[in-house]
Amino acid sequence: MTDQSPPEKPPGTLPRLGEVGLTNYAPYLMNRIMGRYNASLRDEMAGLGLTTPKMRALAVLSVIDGPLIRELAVYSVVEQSTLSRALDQLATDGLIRREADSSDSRATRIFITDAGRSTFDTLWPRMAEAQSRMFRGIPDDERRAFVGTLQKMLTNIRKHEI
Amino acid sequence: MTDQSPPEKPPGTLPRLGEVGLTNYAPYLMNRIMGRYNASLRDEMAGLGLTTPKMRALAVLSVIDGPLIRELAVYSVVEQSTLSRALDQLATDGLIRREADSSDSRATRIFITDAGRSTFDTLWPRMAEAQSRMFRGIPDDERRAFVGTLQKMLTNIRKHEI
DNA sequence: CAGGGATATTTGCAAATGCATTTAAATCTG
DNA sequence: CAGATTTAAATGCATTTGCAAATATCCCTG
Repeated sequence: MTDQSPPEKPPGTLPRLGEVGLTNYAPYLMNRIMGRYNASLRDEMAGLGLTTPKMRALAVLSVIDGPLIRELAVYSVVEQSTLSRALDQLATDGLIRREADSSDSRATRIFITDAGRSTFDTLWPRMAEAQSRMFRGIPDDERRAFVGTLQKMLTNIRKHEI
Repeated sequence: MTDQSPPEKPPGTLPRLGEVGLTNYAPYLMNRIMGRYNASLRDEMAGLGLTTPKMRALAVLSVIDGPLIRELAVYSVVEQSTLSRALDQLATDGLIRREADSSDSRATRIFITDAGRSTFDTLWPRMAEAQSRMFRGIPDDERRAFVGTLQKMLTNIRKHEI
């Protein structure tokens, strides 16, 4: 892939992907990087009996206590129906606990168990490693600016979300 | 989610995800943003008879001409077996063409057809829109710096890739 | 407060996915 | 150069996925 020229701007015309260049189109880069990140964790997860949805749910639950399932679905970026089944498995394995919401009997709140926390603690160092591999050679202030931009982007896409 | 303090650094201890905060952990933010981006394109893709793997393959093929299937798999971030089947469908629909490599008869090179290019051209404005939604309110120089960091990250993860 | 939406979650089902294997061809090695 | 090894792509198969529908409950409106 050889494309580093800045995007031209012929007024009124949308530049094509070929003109922008794959590697100047942010979503492409992000998908590619995240594909690699997710792949790099798959083996470790498999060893712990986790899939990506199960791992994501545990990760969120290690931070957010007792969310509703639909909230957990948004935070963990997993389809609700997929999450529902992932939670079945996590509950069977004793890593989470479903608890009926006190004020709304349709709703279920999810809590991570000690076993779940300890499973996630086993995985977390690999996740931290994977992150620092991604940022290898990138100075701290650049990394901070990058994360700051990501946070703005999350706010943008969140407009019609939680 | 309320966490904006910078990561502390107790020497020798890895801070937990709960301490870092979900929204300071870059891979989480990126997965969340890309989840939304991909979802935002799903309807448009469905209307064109495309799935994510098919769309990604077309996108890459609109830029890179005649890659091997395994190369296309890397560029489009799709499992080789998944891609193989996606290509079956794209070929059936006349959007791509398989062509035996001239010097290696195991290998197949993939070419986008005019119909494929025109299908992708229908989709591309939505992809561009989705991108600009992501970057709404983010100044140009910040966006450029962000993409620059992404490119460095891609180089990092690429070490053992194409 | 009855009836008609909304909302939370689960489930049926067809399609998509990914691992492992197969097939075929190229390359290496003694 | 024969046999073993690696590589490219396709395929068998069990699992996972996600859409749509079902179920259960809640909330709003007249």
